[in-house]
Amino acid sequence: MTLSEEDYVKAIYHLGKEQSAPVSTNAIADQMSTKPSSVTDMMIKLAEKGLVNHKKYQGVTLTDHGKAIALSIVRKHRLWEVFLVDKLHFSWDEVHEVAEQLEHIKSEKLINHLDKYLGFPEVDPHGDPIPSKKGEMKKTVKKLLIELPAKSIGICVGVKDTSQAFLRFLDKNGIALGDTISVLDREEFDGSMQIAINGIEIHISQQIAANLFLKIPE
Amino acid sequence: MTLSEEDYVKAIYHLGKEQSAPVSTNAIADQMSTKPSSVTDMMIKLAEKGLVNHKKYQGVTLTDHGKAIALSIVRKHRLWEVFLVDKLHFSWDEVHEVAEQLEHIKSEKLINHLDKYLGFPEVDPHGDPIPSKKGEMKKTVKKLLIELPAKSIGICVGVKDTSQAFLRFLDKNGIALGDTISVLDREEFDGSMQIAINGIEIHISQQIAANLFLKIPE
DNA sequence: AATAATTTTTAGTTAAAACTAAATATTTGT
DNA sequence: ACAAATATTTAGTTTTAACTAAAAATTATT
Ligand SMILES: [Mn+2]
Ligand SMILES: [Mn+2]
Ligand SMILES: [Mn+2]
Ligand SMILES: [Mn+2]
Repeated sequence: MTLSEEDYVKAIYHLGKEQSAPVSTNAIADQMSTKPSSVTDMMIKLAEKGLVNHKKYQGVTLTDHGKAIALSIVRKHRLWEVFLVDKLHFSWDEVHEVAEQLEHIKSEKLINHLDKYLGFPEVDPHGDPIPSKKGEMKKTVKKLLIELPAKSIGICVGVKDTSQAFLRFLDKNGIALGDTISVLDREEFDGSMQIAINGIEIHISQQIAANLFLKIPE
Repeated sequence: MTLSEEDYVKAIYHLGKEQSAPVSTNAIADQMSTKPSSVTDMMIKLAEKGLVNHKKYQGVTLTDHGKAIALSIVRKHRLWEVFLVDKLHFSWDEVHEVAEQLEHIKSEKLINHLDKYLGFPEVDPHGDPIPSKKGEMKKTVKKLLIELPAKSIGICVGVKDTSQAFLRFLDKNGIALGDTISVLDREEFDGSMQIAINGIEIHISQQIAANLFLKIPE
């Protein structure tokens, strides 16, 4: 597997897990910041290698083999993110670019020792679950803050948008994973909300509420 | 800088530090397991980039810029080796292949945080000095065991051969960096020696003695 | 000094991964 | 249902980093 092939397989995995439909050529091109014609070339190659199912003009889906590879890359990406934050004291908005490189290092032993060294973490710094050696992953039952009615309460467990801009906004406003958030009031007109976070009241826009995942207690 | 360019620059650095003469095309091809014609192509490219001085048929030397890049790669390689041994409990004969990949990760912040996290080590697991951020490196005054006369004493500080075979031999015979070695007797006929290592007497062949570096106390 | 051996470079190919422009298929709107 | 818009593929080109085979330069040997 080349670095480029790995990035394509990972992109298809991330795009595909949202819907059940096949992933379109243009969607992949967007995600990878490349041209659709380059994507078609790569899809033909990945199909020949048995990593994707490709029907002309119908998009692609990952084969079981392709999905296993995608999960192993996601595993490596997220474990390295934990390393960068927990051990090297990077902030959560700085880790993505470096993990994007580290995820391609080839060594079974390295990644399994790293996993142990980090204490077998279950989620990365953005609250995303880390696949096991065998590709199993805990499905977290989480909801976007914007979907919650007034008076509800939850624990912040992840972010949808992982851009530096958003993560820094959260840091600035004292919102971190693990914090308890309660919805005090919803403004249906613009989707904004009044919330309490660790006891402090703040007002947040729809944009923010649409990108914060909460775990809701039973 | 591409991964391939970095590996070439590093190879030229390692080949060049032994002698004062320029490094030959064939020597580079050997080191890189590639063909001389491929080396010539790359040397022309590196010369255009200002990393090497290249006179046709006369070999190459690194420019100051090229040397600085080589040292930064060596720094990364050796720091990652320390990480693998100290933190992930790899043995010193397993780290090279993985460090060969990790040395190409691009992030100033990553390598400087790693340096701090490891406690600013001065040598790697094979006793080789780690260049500073600015490319400065402690020159260790070390001698090969084979050069020492009978009755002399020294501390094992490095290995010349870093092959798995040799490193495992040392492990098996209880020879590690930091150990005190005294030469009890030399057999000039075959170059073998009787030595005491941490009090225990053993007999070693010329091959072994020619690949162990010792620091000699004043 | 001339020839032989070795080293290095040049010329021409190949494969991976990107691109542009053009052709073809699918989807959408009337 | 048909034309227009959009999505996808094909064809042909570029760049990087290899390769082989042949030519040229250097070094060694007689
Ligand atoms: Mn990547
Ligand atoms: Mn993440
Ligand atoms: Mn390398
Ligand atoms: Mn080393």
